[in-house]
Amino acid sequence: MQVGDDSPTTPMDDARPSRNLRKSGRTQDARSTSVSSPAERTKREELPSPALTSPRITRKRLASVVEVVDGEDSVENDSPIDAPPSATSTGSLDFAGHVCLCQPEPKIPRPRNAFILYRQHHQQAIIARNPGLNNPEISKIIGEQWKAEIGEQKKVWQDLAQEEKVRHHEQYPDYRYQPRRMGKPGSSPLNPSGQHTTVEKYRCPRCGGRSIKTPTSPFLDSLGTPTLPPTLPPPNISEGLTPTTRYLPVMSNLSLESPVRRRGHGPSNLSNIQVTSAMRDDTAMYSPLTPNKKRRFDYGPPPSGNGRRPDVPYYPQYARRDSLPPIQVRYSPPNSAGIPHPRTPRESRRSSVIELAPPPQSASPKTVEEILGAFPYPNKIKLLGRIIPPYKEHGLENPASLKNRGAIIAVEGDELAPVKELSEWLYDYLTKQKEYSPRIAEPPKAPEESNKDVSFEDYLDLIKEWHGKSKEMINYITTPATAQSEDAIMSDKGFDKETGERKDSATPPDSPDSPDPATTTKPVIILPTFQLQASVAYASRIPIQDAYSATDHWQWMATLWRGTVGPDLTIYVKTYDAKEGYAGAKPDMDEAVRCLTVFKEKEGKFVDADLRRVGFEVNEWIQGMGAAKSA
DNA sequence: TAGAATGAAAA
DNA sequence: TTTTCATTCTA
Repeated sequence: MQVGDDSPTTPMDDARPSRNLRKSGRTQDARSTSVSSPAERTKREELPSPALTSPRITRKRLASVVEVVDGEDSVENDSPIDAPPSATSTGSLDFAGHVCLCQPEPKIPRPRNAFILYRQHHQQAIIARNPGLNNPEISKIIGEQWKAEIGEQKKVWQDLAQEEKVRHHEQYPDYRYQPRRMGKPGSSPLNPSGQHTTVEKYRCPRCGGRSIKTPTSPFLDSLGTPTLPPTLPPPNISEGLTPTTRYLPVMSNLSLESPVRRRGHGPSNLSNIQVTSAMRDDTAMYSPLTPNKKRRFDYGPPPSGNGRRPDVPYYPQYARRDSLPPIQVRYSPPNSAGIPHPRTPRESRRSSVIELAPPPQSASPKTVEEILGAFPYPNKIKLLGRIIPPYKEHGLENPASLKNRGAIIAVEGDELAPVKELSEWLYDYLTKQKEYSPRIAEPPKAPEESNKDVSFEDYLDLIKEWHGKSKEMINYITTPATAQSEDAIMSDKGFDKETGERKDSATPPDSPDSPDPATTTKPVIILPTFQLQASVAYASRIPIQDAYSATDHWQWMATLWRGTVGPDLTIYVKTYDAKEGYAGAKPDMDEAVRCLTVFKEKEGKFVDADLRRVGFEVNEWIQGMGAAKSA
């Protein structure tokens, strides 16, 4: 395949769709579809490639469509000659001038096995510790590490792999692993099912042989019908949308044959179909067509991702431990020192980076609260994450503190009770780990229920208060745990965790294997609700007096937290009604957004396995932070 | 495009 | 049992 050229830095490559295969028609979260897309786009955004972000994306997108088309299938190209390879993996000169409207199916990758997941997960940490190491070396190290891993840990990964397998199977019931045997001609991995080849050469099984002659628009779906209303594409495609966001509508119900991942250019075909941002969905992503594999995201659980079960692509999306994408939220220009500078209502219409507007089909809520409630929480969290990033230590002035750098974990959610419950569970869990000194902190005060009109001053007071607390929190998480004392901000009251153990100040516990206890426990602050809850609560209660939309109103309010420290990780408790279709949804870690979603049925309890998973994820997360830091 | 690890699945 | 491929990305 294209050598060097397609190296990771290639813009084209970066831009490659990372959409999941069968996205079309699937709505993992009815409401989040349009919005969510930006949410995970992060992944790509985070790519350091300036090429990606700089130029007008609108143009870029279009251009890339053309490029792609040109390069491989030329659905749009007039030159029939280069049309073929994609449509059928076999030749297709006969097709001169005709192009099957169906998107060739992308190759369906095998589910990842436990080790691959494990490797993926640890890769960044290893690189952090050993900069410059090449992948084979990394593989060796991780292989060793894997072998050294205790059974219990391995089990976790095996379970994860098993989950992935199941999900894979659910999503691609017809999938069958068909490795290419070297000797056998015709057994192209690109065409596992064998269909779409010779016999079917002229007749695509999907569209019944429909083909057209050099179509003029790329916006066609598998049936040749326009996928986009003429109105959509250009403008909206907004900036945060790398061509990556293209995805292939086709995938839904086809047999998975002939992926056609030809050598040559990576992009290949599937890209000629464009999708409106509203159609995009963020949960899915990964691009099978990528020539050189781009990350598919770490171990990924969420069978149900953020959405309902069946709709979710089986791949979770997130880039492990990568650095976060640059902020692109466009308000608060550099020069606006004081009050943040929200987007104007009008601007928000086309905003792109993080789309907050609720999808059109949502049942037109009325109150600000309802509107905000209708926003997909990942988007809110993502936005908050950009406004209020986690603490980032700069200097190496104090390596010790770096090493001991703890974490701030926000537990957010629709309902307070489960949020508290999970917070306390986490507290217990971390306590038991012996490596942490967790504390449950008092969250930002919610506006008084009784107080009809919450004033803006109230909110500003709160913000001010938290600017102070913010410093204390930073101080807390950067101070070796054993040196901590009962700390001012950490008034655990309210969430009395005192079910017995007063872990902390008496911490210098029996540390069996640690010569220096002070360096072995990491301070962790758990906030049962934090900025998300506070910003939404206040935005809902402070009346909008001007032209701001509810979302802009919230964004503006959220921006006021700027300058305070944000959580390193947000755990979002998604409570659902039994009939909502989330049943069985597993915790979903979205690394790009730094959010772990935990599902809980409204009337039910947290599932033990889910809790374990939360513990595992948090543990991994904190460790990963450390690893990345100490690099 | 090999390579480096482990493991699942197919031949 | 052997082979392929799942991931990652540099040389």
